[in-house]
Amino acid sequence: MLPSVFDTLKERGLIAQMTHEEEIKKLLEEEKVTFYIGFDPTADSLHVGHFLQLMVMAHMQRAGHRPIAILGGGTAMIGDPTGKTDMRRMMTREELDHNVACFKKQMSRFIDFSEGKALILDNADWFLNLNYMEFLRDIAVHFSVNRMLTFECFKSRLERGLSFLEFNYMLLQSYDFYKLNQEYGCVLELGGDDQWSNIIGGIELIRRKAGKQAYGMTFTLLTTSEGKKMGKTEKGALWLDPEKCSPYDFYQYFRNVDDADVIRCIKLLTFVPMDEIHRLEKLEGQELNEAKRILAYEVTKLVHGEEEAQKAKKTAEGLFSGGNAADMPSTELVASDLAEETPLLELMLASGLIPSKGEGRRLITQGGVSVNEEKVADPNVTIKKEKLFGDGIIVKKGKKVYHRISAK
RNA sequence: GGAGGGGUUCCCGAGUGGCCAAAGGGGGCAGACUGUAAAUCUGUUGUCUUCGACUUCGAUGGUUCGAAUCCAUCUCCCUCCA
Repeated sequence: MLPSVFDTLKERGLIAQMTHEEEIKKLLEEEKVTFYIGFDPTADSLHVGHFLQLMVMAHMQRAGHRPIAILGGGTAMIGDPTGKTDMRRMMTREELDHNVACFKKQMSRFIDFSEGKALILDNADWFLNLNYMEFLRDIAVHFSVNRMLTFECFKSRLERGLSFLEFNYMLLQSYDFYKLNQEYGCVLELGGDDQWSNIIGGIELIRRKAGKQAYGMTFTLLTTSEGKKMGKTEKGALWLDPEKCSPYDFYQYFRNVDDADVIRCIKLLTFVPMDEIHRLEKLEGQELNEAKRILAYEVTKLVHGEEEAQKAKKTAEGLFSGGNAADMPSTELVASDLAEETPLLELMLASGLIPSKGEGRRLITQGGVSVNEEKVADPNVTIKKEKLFGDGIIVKKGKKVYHRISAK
């Protein structure tokens, strides 16, 4: 008998709502189900939010179900108005194609797309050549504007303004589901909890047009205990692309989550078995750091691979226990470009530790900068060129940001 | 197309001729306290060669000794009418 993925998802707190609890449970336990999740390629890398969705997909695939990942190359041309207060910037076809390619590459890391196991499709394939008249007659007839206006996702926008363009998003997503239902026998749509109304739209469309029953299930959004979206960093989102967010930074992000969020994150973002989680759940106070280490390591391992996770872990341990580690964020400057003595501020600026010298000055004045574990008091200190050769110097900003600066 | 309202620093939002690099809040960053947590308190938050200088208040031009503030044109957004 297959392990019940339904129970797994539930136990881990991934599920938020579903359309037919009993039927879905039964379906998942008895049949090989084809299901889908949509991703709008609005950036050139996936972020943790997507990762959560991929986890659900992975859980499902492990249990023998067949995932379809829909890349919204077509729908993203419209932009989902859900949860947005303003209209999204319109993206060009080229941007979207590029993003779709990036998404595909990253996803194949988590989901096995070998034949028959999973599919990855771009809805641009059917949307770009859609005939407006036909669409209106075949699909749009089934939607009631009166009903749509009552949906929560549009309510907030009614006050601020909602364009007809965006109003159509729901129809398009519904059409996706219908299309997949017809052509691939897809009977279940999953998505973040904010997708609820869009999913319902698809289910109704399938019922009306094909007379078939389809199901929907949403899962928890990745939020902090305070309800704020997680995965925000000063650079925007917490990207999965190592170029946009280094494995070390990625590791540190999770190493530093709030106490209140650790267990939740482990459940949602790792495959750590429930027994282990129950043990970690009992930890209190300082002991919770163990849970954080596990969380950070496991998530990093899933996203960047075991080797990178090890490296990130070792670096972090080295830095926070001894103040030294071979592998930390670093910048190497070209020696010939440097004078005999270079102001520390210049070096910090070059390494990206500070965005401006004013910021650096303030940091130093407030006692927030150390060089080789020695606090810097004077904003105008200079560093001799020879100190930068070999291992260079370790600049510490605040309590947690380490950066090696060297010259060659 | 007509009538009105509006675009202020990361965000929200005050500011209607000099006291404005611009109140207040949020967020960010740092310090203290800690557990690489939270809460709290404190400082800080345009750039630079930090004495001081320079650039910012949708864009461009103008009035003025002096403009975020007044005028003109343009542009974008919102509301109401068609």
